[in-house]
Amino acid sequence: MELEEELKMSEIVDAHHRATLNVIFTGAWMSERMNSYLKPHGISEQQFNILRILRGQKGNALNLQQISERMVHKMSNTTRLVEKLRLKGFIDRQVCPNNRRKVDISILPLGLAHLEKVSLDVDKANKTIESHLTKAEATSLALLLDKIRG
Amino acid sequence: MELEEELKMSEIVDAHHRATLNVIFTGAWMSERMNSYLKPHGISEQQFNILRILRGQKGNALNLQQISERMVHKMSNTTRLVEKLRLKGFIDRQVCPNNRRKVDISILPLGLAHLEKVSLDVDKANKTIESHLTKAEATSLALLLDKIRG
DNA sequence: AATCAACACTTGTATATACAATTATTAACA
DNA sequence: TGTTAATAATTGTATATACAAGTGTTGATT
Repeated sequence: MELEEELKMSEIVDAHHRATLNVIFTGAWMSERMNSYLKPHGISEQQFNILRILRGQKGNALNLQQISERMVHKMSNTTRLVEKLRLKGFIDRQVCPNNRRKVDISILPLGLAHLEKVSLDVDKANKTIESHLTKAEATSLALLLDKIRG
Repeated sequence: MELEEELKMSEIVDAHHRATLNVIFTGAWMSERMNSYLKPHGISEQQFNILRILRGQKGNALNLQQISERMVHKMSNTTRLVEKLRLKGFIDRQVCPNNRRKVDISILPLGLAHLEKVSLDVDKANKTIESHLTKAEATSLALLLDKIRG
């Protein structure tokens, strides 16, 4: 649906301004969808994100700073998000022996299993959304988004 | 910058998945930029959004529900956001005399003046960002985003 | 007219982000 | 070696979203 219609906008805006608003709006729209699919599984989008980041390390640990760098919201509080995942038994948290300022985080089998279960639903949801774009369009969209960030 | 590089991603994802992640990431990136430009002016992105929505009504009032419908986050708490704007003297809040369940909100001269002052900075920021895309690219991006929402 | 449902908004709670201040540990170096 | 600076994480506070429950008002039905 057109952005103007969706937000009942009355003011006319130029192409660049429209793109900016649309990026913000569609990002939030997508994020809300993602969260709604994750909610029944008891984790938030950012917690899911952390689990995915850790899985990508194939068993190796990452410290909090390295996790933060890989997240959508760099300023979010990784300490507290990680603590929630730890309480659920999804990750392990060990003070780094070489440098006791650092904390090594790694995903546990329970976390991997949960991630796999959740991913099934998320993938299903993504497929529905993405059926609106051809592969070429998806590629083109990603390119334009990379470009807008400079 | 490429998304993979920006998030230090190691896993390879398909074009559709990449587009989805990129929409969420770039939306958050843009939103954070917007907020950083607004912060010195003492308002948040969503408060700014409400002021713009009200200005678009050219003097007419909107009730809370109508404002909510026009916002990026429909489930956000418009009552509390509006109250903050009222405390700053930017908007007027009147219980609707025809239907006392409704509350009419309209922008005050102080709000209009503030919006104008803030807009100068926001526009400047937008111009910098948007200089990365041609007008045709911006149009194409907005179209793809409309399409992804179905 | 009295009752009940729908409506519009408000309030409470959990979660999350942004940012600043603080703590603990390590590195630098005079 | 002792002091200071830098680093990594934690904690505190303000703000915002999501969602559910609650309040007051109006409309509908009998």
